Amino acid sequence: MPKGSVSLSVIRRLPRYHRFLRDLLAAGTVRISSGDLSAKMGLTASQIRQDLNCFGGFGQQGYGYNVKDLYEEIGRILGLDQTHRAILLGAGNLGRAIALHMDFALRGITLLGIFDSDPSLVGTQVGGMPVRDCAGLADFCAAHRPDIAILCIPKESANRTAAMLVRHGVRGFWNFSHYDLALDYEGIAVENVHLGDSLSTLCFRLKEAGRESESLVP
Amino acid sequence: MPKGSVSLSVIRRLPRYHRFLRDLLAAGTVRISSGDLSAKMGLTASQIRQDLNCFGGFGQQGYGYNVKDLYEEIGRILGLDQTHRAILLGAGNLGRAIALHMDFALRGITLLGIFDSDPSLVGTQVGGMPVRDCAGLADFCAAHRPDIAILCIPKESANRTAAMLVRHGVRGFWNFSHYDLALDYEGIAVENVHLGDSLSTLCFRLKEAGRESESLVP
DNA sequence: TAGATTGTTAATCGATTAACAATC
DNA sequence: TAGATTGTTAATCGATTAACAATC
Repeated sequence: MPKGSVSLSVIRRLPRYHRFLRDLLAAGTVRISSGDLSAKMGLTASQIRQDLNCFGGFGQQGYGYNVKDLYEEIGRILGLDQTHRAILLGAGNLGRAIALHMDFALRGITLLGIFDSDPSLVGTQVGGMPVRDCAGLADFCAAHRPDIAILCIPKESANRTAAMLVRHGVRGFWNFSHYDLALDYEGIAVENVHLGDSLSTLCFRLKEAGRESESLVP
Repeated sequence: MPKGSVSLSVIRRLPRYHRFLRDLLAAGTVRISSGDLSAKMGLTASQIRQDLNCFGGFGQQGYGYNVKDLYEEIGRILGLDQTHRAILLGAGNLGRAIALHMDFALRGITLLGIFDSDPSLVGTQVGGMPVRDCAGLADFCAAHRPDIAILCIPKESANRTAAMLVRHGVRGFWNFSHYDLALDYEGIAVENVHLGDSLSTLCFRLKEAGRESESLVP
């Protein structure tokens, strides 16, 4: 279905389309035009049509797009219909927040296990799942073959742990450690999440917003 | 110092520069060239020089950049030297993770208070700070005048709560609710964090990475 | 059918890269 | 000084927007 290779800019917009379409679907909306959707999302109708047409013609002239069909189509493009097996490393507050509140099922992901090296956390329950000792991680991987690892661990151990997991067949990393996980593995997908960078960006925009309103009201 | 208006693409790279420079500084590195930094960060030397020169010439021909100076300079550009007063709404696992592990001091941010509407959380301690009842939020804002609000609350209440906070002078929102906080306030900075979108992107890239390695090993 | 809206091409705009003279 | 590396301009590349014919 994909016509050649699609730019990262387009890909990064797909989850947002998917989310808005899910809300529309939940609200009972049957059809939507690129114009109406663009107004809701704060972008241009042209961009939406251009983005969607990277993958095929999902709309109908004079009608627009069927919300349910488009939602499912984008889900397939994102690979949310594929099943994945994930492990979570780090059962601190962030790890627990993710284990409890992330909608894994929506993305075909099953959380197989949660690991921590802190003895005071090992054995506790998170969402009905026991926190296991990191010492058993290699054996667990050999037995259950997870393909996604969620890293909520300190930056010091991130690189080493990731390398070990790659050897055990993990091919996708969702990385929350304060470290840009190396791009030097072939065929491995890494999504680095840097909450600190996001907060710094907010500080910048706050400064800019202040500057603007000053010049407006001098 | 900024020469005209700087594009969002550049801004979004600044926190990452800042982070890498902080690591270099911690490692005792005194100077670095755009070439060396670009190799570390996985981008081009041209881009680094171009980005930095949006704000001024911080380097020296034949020498490179002084790590400490550049680090501090970028911190100032990002407005991390300015002081801010923040409140955190939602004391669930995510809220607690942020309260405990986010380096607010690095960005001049003081966390003034934590709020939740769940009676079982109100009165508990998070990092030595009591969780307060949301009922007292308006009064607290009037008394302490926070300028940043961190939203770790359900999507249903995000919009309403944000509107109330804007009336109380909050000008920056770090929003973790599964909702794109409306862009319709003038002079208000919003940073929407969608962890779900990030995970969906990982699923997509995992699919693509699989496709590649299949074609490599047919 | 007439009106609406897509799919798609062409035009514009912006961002990245390359190149090199300036200069430390 | 000679070598290195910046600051900056010009060239390239890619992404967004505009326009409109196709068509439901």
